[in-house]
Amino acid sequence: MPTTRLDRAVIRDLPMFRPLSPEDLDAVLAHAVARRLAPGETAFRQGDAADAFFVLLHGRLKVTQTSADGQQVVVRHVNPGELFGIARAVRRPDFPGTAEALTDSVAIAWPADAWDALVARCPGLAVDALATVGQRLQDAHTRIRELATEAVERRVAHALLRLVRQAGRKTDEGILIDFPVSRQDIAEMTGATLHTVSRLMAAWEAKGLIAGGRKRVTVRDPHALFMLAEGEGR
Amino acid sequence: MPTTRLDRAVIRDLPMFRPLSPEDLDAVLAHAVARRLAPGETAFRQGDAADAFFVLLHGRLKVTQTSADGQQVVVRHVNPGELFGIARAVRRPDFPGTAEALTDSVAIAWPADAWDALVARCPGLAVDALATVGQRLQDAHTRIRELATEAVERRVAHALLRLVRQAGRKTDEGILIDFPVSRQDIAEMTGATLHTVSRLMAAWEAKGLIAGGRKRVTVRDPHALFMLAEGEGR
DNA sequence: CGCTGCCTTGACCACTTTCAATTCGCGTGG
DNA sequence: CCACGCGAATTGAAAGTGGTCAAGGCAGCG
Repeated sequence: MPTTRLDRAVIRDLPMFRPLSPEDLDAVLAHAVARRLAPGETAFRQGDAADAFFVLLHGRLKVTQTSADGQQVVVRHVNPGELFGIARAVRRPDFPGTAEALTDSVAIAWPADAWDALVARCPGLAVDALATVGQRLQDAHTRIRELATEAVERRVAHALLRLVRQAGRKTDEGILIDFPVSRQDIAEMTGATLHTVSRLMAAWEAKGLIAGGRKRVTVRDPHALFMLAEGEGR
Repeated sequence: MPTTRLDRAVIRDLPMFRPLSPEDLDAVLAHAVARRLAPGETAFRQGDAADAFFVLLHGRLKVTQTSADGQQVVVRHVNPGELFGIARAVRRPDFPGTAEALTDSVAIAWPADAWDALVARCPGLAVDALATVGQRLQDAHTRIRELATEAVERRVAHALLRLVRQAGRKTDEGILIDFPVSRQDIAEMTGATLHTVSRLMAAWEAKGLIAGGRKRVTVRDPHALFMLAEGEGR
């Protein structure tokens, strides 16, 4: 796991560190290391001791959770600038999921015990963390409601729209989701099977709503997708 | 909404206030009011301005979320001693759900702006809140995984076991869930229909695993239920 | 005593999953 | 450079779960 020393420029522009002076920034980075992750590498695995926490500088990760019998779900995606792996801050001794890089990524890692010191120097961080976790809780409740009440088609449409919002990149073909997403991934995000997702997406592709490829999705007609996701049915 | 003045004895024994001196306790209570809720009354409703936060002293609440098209899910149950309605602490302007009393209940309410002052006087509270929200996030992810990967029968078994853990009271019939739970409620907790839940529970009752009644559930054989919830299937 | 909710139960069928082949795309190594 | 091989995606057919529709029954309360 290659690591490098850090310059304060790399975190100066992150919202959570915005209020800090240059000296503060240096202090914050004193115990931090950067870590580069190739696609498929993991920052941490489910069940590992939560001995660090992270900020993603560049790239994309997915966080998954696997049940005792091997069933896997995608918990969320991590985008640049976001805190992740803060299990310890919520008083958990181990990581509840696995964080895997989808593209070449760079994260900063702090030892878990640095949390308290960091918060002391930068009180905004705790507030930020609370707001962040609160927001994730909202998102989780939204997903629970979707899983509990919506049909598969709608859930898949919602998932695609969420991916577009998080990582959409405009191209002349439409809006490309800017990291590799397999049908299996979408299935694990929506609680459906690979097969059902494939069939749905094939149908949408035939109608021109989206364009697909191996681990690639481009949304051509977001509005039509939105109608599928929200529309009052028929 | 009947309110009364508060004596510090009522909060002295709550874990989050444990470290406070008697003077601190009085200060904490200075702006608080107690509020009594009859079954069916709500502490707040989805969409209301988040102008207060609460601790439940006595009774039980359920928190529900309703989607635009009227579909409802039970987000969680609130037990005595727990913080609830802390939307404002996670920087939300409104409540994302509705909190309804299931039994006669008493809650303490603070105006939302009291949060910062309270945290200043009692720093443990922020830590506690972060841990609480973090725990809820874990629970939410667990539920997401269940909804995404498990069959209805297992989900219902899990839901009953969770209710037993939260509010089980030993009787000579078995373990009674100590507040009113309708089949509809269980359906809204598990993302199933009332009908499916009723059929499942009727079958379990025939096998002697549980005993039912109007808004009442008694678990007679928790171990057998656990097998259904976790067992490798057939 | 008659409501008003809550619960039960049957019949039917739609949607998803399961099972099973194939095809396709891409990176690898000969 | 091409053949190979593996993971990803597609697609058909069959099976089954759980939802929808429809009719009561039962209990507590005014």
